[in-house]
Amino acid sequence: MKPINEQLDIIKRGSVELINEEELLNKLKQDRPLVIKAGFDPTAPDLHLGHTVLMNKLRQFQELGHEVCFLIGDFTTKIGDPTGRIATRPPLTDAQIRENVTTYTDQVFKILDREKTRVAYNSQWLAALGAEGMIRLASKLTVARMLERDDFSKRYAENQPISIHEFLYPLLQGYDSVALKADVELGGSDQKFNLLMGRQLQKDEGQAPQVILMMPLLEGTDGVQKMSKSYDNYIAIKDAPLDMFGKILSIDDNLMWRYFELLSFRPMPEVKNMQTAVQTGDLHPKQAKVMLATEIVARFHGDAEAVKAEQGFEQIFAKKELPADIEEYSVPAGLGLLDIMTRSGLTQSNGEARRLVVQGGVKLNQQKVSDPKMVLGEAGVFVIQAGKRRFKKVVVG
RNA sequence: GGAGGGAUGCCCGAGAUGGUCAAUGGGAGCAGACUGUAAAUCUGCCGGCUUAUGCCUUCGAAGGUUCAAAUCCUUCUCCCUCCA
Repeated sequence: MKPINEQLDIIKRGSVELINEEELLNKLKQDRPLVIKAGFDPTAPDLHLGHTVLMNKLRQFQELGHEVCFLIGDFTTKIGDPTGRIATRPPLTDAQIRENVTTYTDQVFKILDREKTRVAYNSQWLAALGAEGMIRLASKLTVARMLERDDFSKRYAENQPISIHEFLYPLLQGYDSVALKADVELGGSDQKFNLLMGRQLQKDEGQAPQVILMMPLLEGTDGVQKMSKSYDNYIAIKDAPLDMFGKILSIDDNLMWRYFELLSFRPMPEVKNMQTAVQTGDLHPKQAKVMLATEIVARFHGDAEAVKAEQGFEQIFAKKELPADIEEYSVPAGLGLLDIMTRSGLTQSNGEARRLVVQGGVKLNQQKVSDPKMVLGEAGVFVIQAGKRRFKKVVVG
């Protein structure tokens, strides 16, 4: 194992808060693999770059020789984490959860080392808890204390409903730490309340309380709100290389440094140098962003795909050429352009298609279309472009 | 159990003396210009219908009054507050 100081530097890098450093040092001094816990609720099938901030940190722990426990909250998902929520989450069915778990793990191991990762499901112990155990747990916390939570007090003040079962979530998450005998728990900074609960419950059980390491929430592509599927500002791990590349390149310049810090594996001094170079004009911001995008795309899709993505991107947006692969769609001859656009999924309705045409956002074989009543009467292959990035190869005949 | 308040388009939020409401405004989103598919800015769009001084569907749900209802009446559902 690495010297404790070095470990600490790596662990602290990028984090927002550590509770607390002294305890962590003591644990590290024991010179044994620590149990590192990070829980994920399989609420949605797709992971995005926001989730990877935590994964990256887990990966670092793994490389330091600690035991990473990837905890899947298959049980807690049925409650739904109230963190940051302004409304109760809709419950998921067991089937949905199972499906999400599968796709989750597939994606996770693009970052984590499968061999070194322990995957656990909290239904293993939570299901066995029973009503009695649940009541015992619930007695550990007062309503007043629970209402101190920002998200709850806000909802309470705004007359938004809070269901009783939402109170159980932090307790169960805390109990997970007891069950795993976690030494360290990783979480987003919004998870503080839940993470602290683990410490309290562990102390109640006579365990040494876990150390808490909080990572910042990654802003989404809008640069304002946290990356989340519900805000539609996310870059999914499963995004196609070109899409991923494009999304990264379209983020705000200022946001790029944040992404470098949290998503790139480049050493911080190097990143700082780049930032300076951009400020002094020695490095074009786009150039820096391309480096970021290439690194990230390569992580999830491989180097070759990353190179292809960059080339494809330049082709489409810099040179305004057509992308290499365009999805095909067959239609009979004689249909109106608008109709075809909607049928092929380029637009949601004929009205939207019409608007696009009127606003000059539609191209047929690279030629701008101005007549919304245009009809494709003859057989042939046409490339329709809607806006900047939607393409369809339409086979008429 | 009692008393009161509220539910509007993707989100927030006007409208409630019935017609001029597909519904003010903001945000998000989309498109165009400018660029580096960045930001900022400007412009336009932003329920559906082969666009029409037309029709259809929307203002929690179902009925009703009316020539006409998001707006009035009845019942129901859900949420909130206060009292118990």
